[in-house]
Amino acid sequence: MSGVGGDQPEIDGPQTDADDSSLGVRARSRARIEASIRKAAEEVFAEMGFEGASTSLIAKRAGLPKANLHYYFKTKNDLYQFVLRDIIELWLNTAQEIQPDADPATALAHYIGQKIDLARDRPIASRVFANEVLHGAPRFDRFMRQDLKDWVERKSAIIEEWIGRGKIDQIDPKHLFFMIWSTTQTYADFSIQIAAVLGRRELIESDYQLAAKQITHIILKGCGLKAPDA
Amino acid sequence: MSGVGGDQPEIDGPQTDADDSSLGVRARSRARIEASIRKAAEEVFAEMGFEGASTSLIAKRAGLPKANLHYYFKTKNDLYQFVLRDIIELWLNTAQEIQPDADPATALAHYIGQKIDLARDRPIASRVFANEVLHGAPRFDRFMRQDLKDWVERKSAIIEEWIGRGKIDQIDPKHLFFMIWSTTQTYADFSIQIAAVLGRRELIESDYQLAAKQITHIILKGCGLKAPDA
DNA sequence: GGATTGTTTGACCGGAGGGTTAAAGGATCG
DNA sequence: CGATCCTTTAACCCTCCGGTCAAACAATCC
Repeated sequence: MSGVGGDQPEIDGPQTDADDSSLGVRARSRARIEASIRKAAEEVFAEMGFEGASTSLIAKRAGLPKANLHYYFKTKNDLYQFVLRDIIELWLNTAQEIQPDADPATALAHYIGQKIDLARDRPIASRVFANEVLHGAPRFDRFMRQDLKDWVERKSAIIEEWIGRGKIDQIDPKHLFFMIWSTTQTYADFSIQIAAVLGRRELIESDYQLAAKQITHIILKGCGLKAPDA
Repeated sequence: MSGVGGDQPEIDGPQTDADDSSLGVRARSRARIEASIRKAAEEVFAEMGFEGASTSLIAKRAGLPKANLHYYFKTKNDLYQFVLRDIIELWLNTAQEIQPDADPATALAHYIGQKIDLARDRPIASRVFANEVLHGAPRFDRFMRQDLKDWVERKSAIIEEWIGRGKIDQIDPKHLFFMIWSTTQTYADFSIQIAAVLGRRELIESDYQLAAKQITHIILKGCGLKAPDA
């Protein structure tokens, strides 16, 4: 039906994002269309929120009639979930360097850098996520109460271990994550505000660089760490 | 018309919030009704965003028919501006302790504490603000490009002065403000996420206390400051 | 008290939005 | 080629929404 409900196995094969070859004409066109819908939907959801987004506007931006969009995604909610799933991936695939035997300063600096990169490269995805959480995460509960909670607990345990070994000040790891998330994502979610204060129309590369540098500096120093060699 | 357009002088008198006496029956009831509308509107705007909010739901929550709400506020946009104005006040009235001859550690600690208090006491207002900025601040530009920018420049100049006198590390003041804003407001805007990760239904007093303590600790230490005596 | 002005409310309007239908147009496979 | 399945699209339906209206009601002023 919707091609996304997950109840029928997707065509398998190499999982790289641009594997057009070795698929039939239809599968190929479906993949292209779904991608363009996703892009349009992400933009519109980010700009107007779930309620404000209209499927007809998404369809128009994706370059197809509304009825056709509803052929690929039965409901606006289905489409929204599809967009969210992608964004959740981004989230959970960060902080891989935070490992028990890593150097805390290096690992945290890397994580902060990664998060700032995301804010710069995928601000729209970040805004859809922020919007969802801001409005009470009604379509999102399981992710936060399970996947994300587990993620934080795993990573926090590592930081506790660092603390136990005296490699880092005694801080609360969870609140440290809240701090890193907020300081970095603010450059995506509230970039309009930051740009306005900086007197720009939009943020430029050096803004992100300075942000990453200063956030890293303050958080590392604040946790009793020295800047990594890199 | 709307009683809020500002084109007719409000009844003057003491400006405390609860000055019901010494007003006619009408002015008193108008004040009460506007307050209840504001509260309802703030909630609904925070929950659903501007587009998602319906005037009939706001009216219902305020306990009056929709047509009556439209008697007090001609359009949804008018009502929204009314709500936003209140929230902007909150913003600009913070950080009064950041003054040239104040002790940086004390002043920053106080500011952070004040911001966390706001996150705890007025999370709904904070969310309306966040939502507006998140969606490009279409109804908000002047505030950010003028009032807020000026505010930041004034406060940043003070911090520059601190730096010049060697009272604090050489950091970028504006990005320091972005850091303080984001770390504190995240406890209002994304409290659902934080609560979920902490395994709670909602944040409790000790969460805010720990947050304030740790944010203050990390930022002060990160800026080369010692915790204030207080 | 009577005129005037401010307030309340149910009914109404035009428009937009999410979603459906049905019929036509292509691809695929035997 | 013909049957089957997938895809496209205009037209349609129903609900909800922001906003208006007009008539009733209440406070205020002379």
